[in-house]
Amino acid sequence: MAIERRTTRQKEAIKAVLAEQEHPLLPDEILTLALKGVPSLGIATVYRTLKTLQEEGQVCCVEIPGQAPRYERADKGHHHHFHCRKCHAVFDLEKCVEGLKKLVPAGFRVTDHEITLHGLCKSCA
Amino acid sequence: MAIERRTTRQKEAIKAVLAEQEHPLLPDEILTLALKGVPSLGIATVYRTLKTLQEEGQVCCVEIPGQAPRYERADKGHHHHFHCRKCHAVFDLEKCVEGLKKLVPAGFRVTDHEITLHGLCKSCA
DNA sequence: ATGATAGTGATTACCTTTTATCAATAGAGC
DNA sequence: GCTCTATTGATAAAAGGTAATCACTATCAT
Repeated sequence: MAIERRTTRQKEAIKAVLAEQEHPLLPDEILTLALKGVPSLGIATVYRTLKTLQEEGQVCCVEIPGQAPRYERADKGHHHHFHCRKCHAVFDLEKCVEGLKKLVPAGFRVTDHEITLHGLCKSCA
Repeated sequence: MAIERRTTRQKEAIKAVLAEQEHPLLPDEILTLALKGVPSLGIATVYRTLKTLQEEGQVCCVEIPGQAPRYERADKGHHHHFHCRKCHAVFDLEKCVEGLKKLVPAGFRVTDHEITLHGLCKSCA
């Protein structure tokens, strides 16, 4: 049988952090923010919960080249990210671009893509 | 004074490998290929040489999200990459797309960008 | 309220990639 | 050929991120 899932303060706190943040977070950032709700929270629980939430489809992983994986809510729809070269914050972008599939040679099949813009964010520019 | 640079069989072999390959390579792949020219070559020398070549501007680093850094010649001009989800090979793409700078909110400055397409390559499709 | 057990937290272990170490090797000017 | 020393190669070990361990805690059906 499938394992029983319990509602815990830890998991709720982590979900709350991801719900209120509009940009992807590092596990360590999630820990810091969620500690305000659950002061005893440990990093192991953050990793475990992120894994569970990913399997449940509630959270997805955002990989910026050269950076550790970040996590964000899965209900935001297709979008890409901006990475600030100075403060290393990552922001969500609104739209996507056209014509990506035309870039590949014949015979290749594109299933998905990632676009990462780098530069200076509003605060750092 | 600047340190004296010597021409070594190792460095030449690594440069030759990068010269003849049309797609970015992992350090370990470079080692395997360069061993044909210099059988005594060690992985430490590959990392050292890649670092030197990067500083000299001859080689650049290609980062695919979730993958270890790959390296390719720096003289290929602006392009992006296709990553096969099955065999994990990485291919160079010819062109870029328009309208990327329009994706960011006002106040943000874009300096560069990366586009990675994922899917199945010609052999795996 | 109680008991079975899923979940937690501190820590250790792990894994992969990359760098440091250091004695030995081998370019390059004389 | 002979030095001088940049470079090498085998190895150890760091670094960074993530997972395993295990005794303890807390959830939830009864």
